[in-house]
Amino acid sequence: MLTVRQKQVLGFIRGRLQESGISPSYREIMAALGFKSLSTVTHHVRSLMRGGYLVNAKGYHGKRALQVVPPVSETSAEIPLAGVIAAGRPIEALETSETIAVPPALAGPDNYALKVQGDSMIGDGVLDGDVVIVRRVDTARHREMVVALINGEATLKRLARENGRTSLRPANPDYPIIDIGPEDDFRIQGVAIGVIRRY
Amino acid sequence: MLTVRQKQVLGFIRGRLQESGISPSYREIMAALGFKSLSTVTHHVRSLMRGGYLVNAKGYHGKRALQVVPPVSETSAEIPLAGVIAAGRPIEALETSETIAVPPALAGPDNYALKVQGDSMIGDGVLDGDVVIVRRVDTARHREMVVALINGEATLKRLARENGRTSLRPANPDYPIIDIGPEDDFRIQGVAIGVIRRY
DNA sequence: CTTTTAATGTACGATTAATGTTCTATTTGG
DNA sequence: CCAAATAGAACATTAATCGTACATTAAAAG
Repeated sequence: MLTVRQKQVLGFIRGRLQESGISPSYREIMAALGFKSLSTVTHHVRSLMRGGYLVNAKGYHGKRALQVVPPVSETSAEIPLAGVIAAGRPIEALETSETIAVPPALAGPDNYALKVQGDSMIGDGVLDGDVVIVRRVDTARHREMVVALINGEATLKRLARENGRTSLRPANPDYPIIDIGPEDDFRIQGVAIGVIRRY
Repeated sequence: MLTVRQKQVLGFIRGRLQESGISPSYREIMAALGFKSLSTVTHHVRSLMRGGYLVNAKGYHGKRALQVVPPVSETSAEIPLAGVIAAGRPIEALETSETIAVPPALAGPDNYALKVQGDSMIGDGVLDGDVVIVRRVDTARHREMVVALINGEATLKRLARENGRTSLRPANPDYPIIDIGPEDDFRIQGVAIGVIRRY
C-alpha cells in the first residue's frame, strides 16, 4: 500500500523512464517534487524498494539505475466480455464494458471472452451458450480453434492449413467447411484458449 | 442496513478512491460532508467497518488506508479444486488444498471443482481434462449431471429417474448405462453447475 | 593507464507535519 | 425517552521532511 508521496515519487520516476528511458537522479527527483533535502528522496525511494515497487538495476550505489517493477496482476483475473459470436454474423458487441472473472490460467492482457451462439463447434465440446476465452492474435496454427472474420462475418471454427490452402472447419457435420480463397477478406481475430460453461 | 449518513460517507470515500486512488483523510471527509468534528467521521467510519463495508488496509493507526470492501457478488471467488474424477474410481483427492478462481456465477460456499478424466460425457460437451464445477448436494433431479458414488466408485454421469427406477447415463455410446438397484450403495455427491476448459 | 574531478547514491539523527484515536458531553429527530 | 449523530479537545502514531557529512561510481584530464 503506497502513501501519497510515495505515489508521486513513483509516478515521476515512471514518467521519466517512459519518456527518456533513463532513470532520474535523486537530485532531479528532489527538484521535481520540491524537496529541500536528498534524504527525503532517499527515504521515499527506500520505502518503494522495500515495498517491491522499485529496484536498483545496478545494485548498491548504482547510479541512475532505478527500475519500476511491472505491477503484478494483483487485480482479480478479470477479462472483458466482448460480445456474442454466432456463425455468420459480425460479433455483436456488448454495450456495457462487462467483465468476467476467469481462472488465472485463462487471464491475460490480450484476452477477452465471447459468448457462443449456435452449435457449430459442438463436436469439440463447445455448446450453445458457452463462453469462449480468446487471446487476441492475428495468426494461428493448423488445428487451432480461432475467432475469424471472413468478409465481415465472424465465426468460431477450427483453422486448417493443408496443401497451402486455408479453410475453416466446424465441428458439426451440419455445417459446411469454409474454404478461404485469395479473394476473401480473411482475418484472424484470436485463438480460443478456454471455455466456460454454466448449467 | 446503512443509514443515510453512512451511505454518504461511504460514497465519498469510494469516489475519492475511484478518481485518485488514494483514500481521503478523516479531516478531508469531515470537510467534504460539512462535519465540525473528527469524531463524527470516526464514528461513521467505525460503523462502516463493523458492518464490513470498509477496512483499513494498514490496520490500527494506518493513515489514508481506507479500502471499500467490494460487494460479495462482484468478488472473483475461489473454490477448492478437490481432485480428479474418472469413471470407475473413487475421487482422487489432491494433497494440496488448491483452489481455482471461477466466475461469480459458478461460485458458492458449497461448490468445488473436479478435474475430469475420460470422455464418458463427451456427448454433453465435457471433454477429457475439463474442470467441472460441482455444487455439493445429496439429491438431484432427472437429467441433471451429477457426481455420484456407487459402491465406492465415483463417476460423472447424467442422472435418470424413470418409471421409479434410477440410472446413470453417460453421454458416450461406448460406455454402459448404470442401473441403480436397491442393493447398490448409491450416493449423490453433487451436481455439475459448470465447466471450465483450457486449451 | 593513472589521477583527478564531477556526479551521484548512502547514512544518521533530529524535527515537523499530517493523520488516526480516544474520551466525554451535547444535540437532534422520531 | 432513545438511538443515532455530532462536537471539542487532547493525545498517539505514522508520514514526511531537513541538514550535513560521507562513500562510490562515471567521466574527464593528464
